[in-house]
Amino acid sequence: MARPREFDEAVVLDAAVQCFWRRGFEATSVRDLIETTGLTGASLYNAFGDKRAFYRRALGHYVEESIADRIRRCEALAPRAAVGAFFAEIVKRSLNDGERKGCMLVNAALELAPHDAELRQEVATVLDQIEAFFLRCVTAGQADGTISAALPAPALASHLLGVLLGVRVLARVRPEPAVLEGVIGGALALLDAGVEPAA
Amino acid sequence: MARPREFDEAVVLDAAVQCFWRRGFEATSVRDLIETTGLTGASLYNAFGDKRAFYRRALGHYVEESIADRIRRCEALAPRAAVGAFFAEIVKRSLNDGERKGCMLVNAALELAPHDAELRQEVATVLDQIEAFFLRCVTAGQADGTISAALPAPALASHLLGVLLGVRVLARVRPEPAVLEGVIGGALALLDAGVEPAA
DNA sequence: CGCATTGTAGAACGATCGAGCTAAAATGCG
DNA sequence: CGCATTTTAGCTCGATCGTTCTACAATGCG
Repeated sequence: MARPREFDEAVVLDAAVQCFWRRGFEATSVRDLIETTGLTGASLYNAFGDKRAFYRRALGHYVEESIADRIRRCEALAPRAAVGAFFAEIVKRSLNDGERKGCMLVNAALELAPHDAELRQEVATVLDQIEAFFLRCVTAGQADGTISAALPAPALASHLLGVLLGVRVLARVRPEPAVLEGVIGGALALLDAGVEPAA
Repeated sequence: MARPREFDEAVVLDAAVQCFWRRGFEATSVRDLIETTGLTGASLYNAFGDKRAFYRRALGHYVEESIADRIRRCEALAPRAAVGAFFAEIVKRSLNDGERKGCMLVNAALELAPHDAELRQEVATVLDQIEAFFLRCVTAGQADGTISAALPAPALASHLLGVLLGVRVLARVRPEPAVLEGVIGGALALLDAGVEPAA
């Protein structure tokens, strides 16, 4: 019917994620986005709406590519191993994060979610999904005896979510292996309390 | 020797903290600061330097008034009670935080610390002080038997710091008592593991 | 008092912000 | 081919950004 687009939406979103991830929403200008994505202002506004809508698209793209994908990969493992692998990947990513970008979702949770009800709902939904992943792991692990049942599964899942967020913050200020592993080690010790006392 | 100031520096810093705390650095304009503090642009720049320097002064003021003061108050208690009181106060503050301002230090850690080496150093120093407070509590508690010695004191202290940061993030998105207490409950269970088995 | 010094007042600066406009280019359909 | 529709290109807009300037007010010291 009309002129076709000259850009690949996924590529453009990847570039937008890099911008917003690195500098956040406020500190990223539309001109930054134009330069990094390669498309013009008119194309950007025509295809994605305004800056905020573009950010939401980029955040959704990040969540799907980074977080949801990680959950999918870890969910293939045994319950206790899934949690361990999840956090191991977080530590590895954080230590290799030379730009200290952290997690774009956590960044959004602090910069935008408090002032933007819609975005807060979207962030909360993703946090719910992460917590649900932890809950599935803990419940299954408690059932097969590989995870301690000293605490109720929902409390353990919330604790894991909290530790995850804490690590993501700490890594942007002090990305040192000892500290990050100390934080996570506590949570894992909680999962293993009373389990495998000599293994 | 010259004309005296018409403003109280502490009052002005309180007002600046409110601005920067609520909206962050980038989203706060110098005009916002002028309106809220009541002083003119010339006075602001004359007394504090540029916007970034003003932010650093405000953050320092916040840390002293809010964080350092809390540590001082909790440090008067017995080790295990000090940790409990610290987190109880965090939960209470988070649940009463209708504006979802969170913790200004955590906000700074995510918005500015990654890109600003000086500020990152200042934030890291404060995080160190918080961790040191936890470490003093844990060490003393392990010595008098009120805190579990299942994990080394430094690891427990790091874990507590991580949980604190996680709670501060989570509270800005989902400030629900059950979630926050679930996160913290895990950490406290770790302190109590094996201690007071029937008390 | 009068001079030096500092603070206050408010307009003004250039730069940059997000967003919109106009006109040209590229397609499918008739 | 030519009409309808969409994308692209780049200029432009008014608003706002952080910062500075000039003029004036208030003090201590001589």
